[in-house]
Amino acid sequence: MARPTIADIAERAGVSKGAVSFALNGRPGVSEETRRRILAVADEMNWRPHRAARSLGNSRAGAVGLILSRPARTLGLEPFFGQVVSGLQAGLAEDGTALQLLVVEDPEAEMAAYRNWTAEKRVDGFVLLDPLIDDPRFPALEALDVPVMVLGGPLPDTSLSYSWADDSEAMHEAVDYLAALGHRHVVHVAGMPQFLHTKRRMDVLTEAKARHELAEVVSIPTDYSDSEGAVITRRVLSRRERPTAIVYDSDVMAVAGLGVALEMGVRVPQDLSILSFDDSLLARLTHPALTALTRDTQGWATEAARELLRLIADPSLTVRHPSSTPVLVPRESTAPPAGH
Amino acid sequence: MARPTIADIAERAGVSKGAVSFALNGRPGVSEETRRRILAVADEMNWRPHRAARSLGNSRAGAVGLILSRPARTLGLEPFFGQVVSGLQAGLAEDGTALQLLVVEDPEAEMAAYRNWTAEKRVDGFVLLDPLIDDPRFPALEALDVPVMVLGGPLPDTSLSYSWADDSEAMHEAVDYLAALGHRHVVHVAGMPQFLHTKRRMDVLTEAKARHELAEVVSIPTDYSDSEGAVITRRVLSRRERPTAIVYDSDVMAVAGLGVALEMGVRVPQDLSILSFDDSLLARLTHPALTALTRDTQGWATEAARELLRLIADPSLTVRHPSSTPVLVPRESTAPPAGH
DNA sequence: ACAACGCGCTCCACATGCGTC
DNA sequence: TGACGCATGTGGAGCGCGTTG
Repeated sequence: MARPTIADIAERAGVSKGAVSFALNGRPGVSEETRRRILAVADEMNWRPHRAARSLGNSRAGAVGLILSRPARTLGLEPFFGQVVSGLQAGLAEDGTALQLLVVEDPEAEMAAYRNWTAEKRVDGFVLLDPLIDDPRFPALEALDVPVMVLGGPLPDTSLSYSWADDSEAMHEAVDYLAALGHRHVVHVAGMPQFLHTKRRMDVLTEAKARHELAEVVSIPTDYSDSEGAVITRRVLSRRERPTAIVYDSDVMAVAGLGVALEMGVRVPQDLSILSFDDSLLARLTHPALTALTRDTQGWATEAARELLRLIADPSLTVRHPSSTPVLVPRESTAPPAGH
Repeated sequence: MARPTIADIAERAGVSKGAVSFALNGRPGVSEETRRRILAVADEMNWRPHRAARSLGNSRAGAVGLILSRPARTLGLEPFFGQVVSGLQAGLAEDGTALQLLVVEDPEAEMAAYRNWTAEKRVDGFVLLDPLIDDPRFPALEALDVPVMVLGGPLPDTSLSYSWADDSEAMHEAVDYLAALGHRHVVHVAGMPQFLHTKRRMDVLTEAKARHELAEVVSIPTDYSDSEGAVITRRVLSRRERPTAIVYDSDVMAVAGLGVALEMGVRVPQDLSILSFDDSLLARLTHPALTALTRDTQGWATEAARELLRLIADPSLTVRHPSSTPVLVPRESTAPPAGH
């Protein structure tokens, strides 16, 4: 026996298709009694609405897109993605909305996917990750006139909605903490410089130099890979004047850096303090466990998903939503510098 | 101006809707010349098929589902998921098929989602992870009569298709290696006992005991968490007769176990060899780096995705596909036991 | 409460034209 | 001359639902 349709229900309940539709969607137009009868029949026949048919009528796809243009393997490496995906998923599931995932190789393919999925009405909106400085995706998506929620920001000069994490505040907290411990030579192993949040963290750092009268503060951009984290660490620890503290923009790099310190006989935290701007299981599993800035990435994504659903329901909205600021969790990798 | 439809193209090209449909889908029924003209017009008008309309017509959703019933946070922790997701994605993208992801809390919700998504024709098939012993999902999915590809196996007593990794072979390799090094007391910190692959690995181990005349071989089931990995490690290392080697079913547990060894002053690999059945960046970042059984999870998933697409195209098929056997990568965490 | 239509596409039954035996 | 095959295209029913008169 085939999948039941509203026509089947109508026949069985002795009413018209229209009445069934009204009843199933809780719309006026049928009496309470027939509504109940219809619902009973639908339930009995195990009816479920056909997504495509529903979408065709009301032009709601019932799905949102997440398109990532990172090399596919980083998906497995960075815990961040898993957290974002499951967080988004949780927020969307409340509404029965699905998450469509696409991993592409380059930004061009990413842009093409936005255009195609919008034109095909495959999704009702998008979630964007990792906003860039002068991000070309923003004007393109504004032109497409499709609901978008950016995870990150605040974003200047855009009408897109976003949910921003206060990276500046967090970086302040980190630097203040290191300065309070007595550190005056600090290196920041940063992420990709085109990322907006990388820039924001770097800015705080240069500013902090003056404020705390630090002797040295440098930000060194990387591609977030463990190998670059290791290379940079080896380089700065090989200098005559070593930093006494290093701040890493990801826990993967921080762990790699810790490995280099060990390999070079630099004791952590006695000779070198390590602070990770990113927290996950990884930071807790090492010895010493890493002091880190931690935040509820999953909750952040869930909230962003809810906002996106609101946006889809009412496209005239614009959301500028602050998420919770990352919190410093001191563990074993930070201490006052030697002789302090 | 609104989204163009095939009717618009038909009008502009001076042909019928049917001809346009044929031309756009590469079907016979139109001459090469008109086909070209139609394609040119479609391209010029920037036409894209409306997914819902297409689905409604040919009853193909153009998407496959992946439903996970693990606590949401493990998604961010286990690199395995990210690799599977991006791997599947890569295979599906070749066909323009989307991946719909759902994370649920419990097996009941997982089953409900299979039923709903099938009934709603939201997806054309499913990918299943982590097959269990007497898995209740199998008969349910067989009853739903929907294409399914299981990542894991081989599975007895099911008509579902699967792509199996040779866990037995891999475990043999691991144990043979440890035995060859001279280890006679081996502990296996296993995964969840209801998982089919866990059982298979355990079976190999008990069998290996006799074959290699080992003094001790025990498998201890866990929930894959770092904390259980640590607890079990602490326990077995506290015994009078310590094991000289531990095999962990996941790299997260292996790293946690390594931490415990360090904390207890047990030197790795001099006093204790550690072998992880699971490889990822994690296993390489530790000191010492972990000897691990490595495999191309992403490629495995990609191949499985392709098979699933084949299955969807021809539901009469059944696929029993072996994937490549995991390979032992010796790193720094394994060595002959003391006094050998 | 009903009948009928529309959403955009697929697909099938059926013309139409042309050359061939 | 007509009957037939083939290639090319047309028209429209139908997919399952929402919605209007």
